[in-house]
Amino acid sequence: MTGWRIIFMGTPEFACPTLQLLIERGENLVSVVTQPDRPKGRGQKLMPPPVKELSLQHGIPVLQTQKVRDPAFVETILQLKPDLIVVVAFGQILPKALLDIPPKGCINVHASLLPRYRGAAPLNWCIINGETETGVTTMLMDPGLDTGPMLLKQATGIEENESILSLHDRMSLIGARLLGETLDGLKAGQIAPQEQENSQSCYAPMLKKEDGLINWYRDARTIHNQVRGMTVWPGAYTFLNRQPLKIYRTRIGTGAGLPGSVLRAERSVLEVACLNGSLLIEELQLAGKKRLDSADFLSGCPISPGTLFTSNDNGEN
RNA sequence: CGCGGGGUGGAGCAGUCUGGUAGCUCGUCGGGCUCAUAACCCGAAGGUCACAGGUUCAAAUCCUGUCCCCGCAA
Repeated sequence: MTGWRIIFMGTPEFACPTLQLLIERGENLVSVVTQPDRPKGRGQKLMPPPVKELSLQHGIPVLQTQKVRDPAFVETILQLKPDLIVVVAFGQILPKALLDIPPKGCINVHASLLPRYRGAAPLNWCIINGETETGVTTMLMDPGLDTGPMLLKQATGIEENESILSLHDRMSLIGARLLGETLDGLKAGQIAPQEQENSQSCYAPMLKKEDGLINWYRDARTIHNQVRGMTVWPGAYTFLNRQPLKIYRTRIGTGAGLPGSVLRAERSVLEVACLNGSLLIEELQLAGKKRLDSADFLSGCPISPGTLFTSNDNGEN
C-alpha cells in the first residue's frame, strides 16, 4: 500500500490473523517482535510463539526479547526507523521511549470495548462476568495499560452457551479486519481519536490457575459462566474422589440439592447441584484420562447420585 | 533426561501385583413386550489385548526396546 515502515508486535494465536492481514495487504513489514521461545507442554520442550512461526513462514525478520524496556532493545527499534508499530496481544508493556519512536504512533488492537476490560484477559472476563456483548477496539497507545485514545470499535454478541474458544476465534478475525480499517482511516486522515472515559473502565487481569476452581456454593449461572470462560486454560475444575476433574461444557439446569452433590447420573445426563439451580455437565475429563462427553464418561466411571464434587483433594467443600 | 496416568470388540472401562477359557456399562444387529419409548426381556455379531523382541509348557499379565494419547507443571 503506502510505504509506511511497520513493525508488528504480538505473541499468541490471537495476533496471527492481524499479522496475516498485514502480510496479505503487502504492507512494508520491517520486523516482527515477539516473546522469547518458552518451555511448553510435556517434556519442557522449547516452543516458538505462533506469531514467530507465521513470520518465519513469510520470511519476515523476527526479534525476540525478554524485556522491551531494555535500552539496547529500544535502540534496535530506533534503528529500524518504523513509521508505525502495530501491537496485538504482545504481552509486555511498552515504555514511553519506545512509544515515542514511530511518527505515526503505536496502534493497539484490544479485545474489548474500551474502556471496559482493560488488561491481559478481556475475553475470559467478559464471559466469566456474563456479558452479552463485547468487541474489539483499536487505539493509540500511551504509557498506561490500555488507556490510550480510541480509534475504531466493532461490537459482537456473546451467546448464552458460547465458550471462549469460538469467541476468541471470531474476535481475532474482527481484530484483523478492524486494524485494516484503522490503517486505511489513518492514512486518509479520517479518524478522530477519542479519549477513554476513565470512570467507566474496569480491569481484566491475567487468569490464575486458582481462578478455575469451582465453588459449588455459587449459583448455577455463575459457575456456567466460569466454565465457558476458562475452557482450555486454566480450565474450570473440581475434585471427584480426591482427583482433579476438569469441566469443559455445561448447561444450566433446574435441579436442587446439596451444592456439589450429584443429582442424576444416568445415560448421558450428569447433573450437579449448585447453590441455586444445577448444572448439567456435558463434557469433562478426569486427571490422566481423555476429555469425554458425559455419556462416555459415565459408561466407564459410574457415579451414584449423592456423590460429592469437592473443592480440594481432601474431599472437603 | 521436569513429575505422573494410560493404550484391551464401535465408545468408555475392569482384568496386569499373585502368568493358565476375554469381563463390565453402553452402542450395533435380530427377536419379544408395549398405544408408545431413550424403558424392559431374550438372543447375536464384533477383539492378532498399541508395536517389536525376550523369558515360559503357557503371556493382556513378567523383562527389554519403540511409537502414540493424557493429567500436573509452564
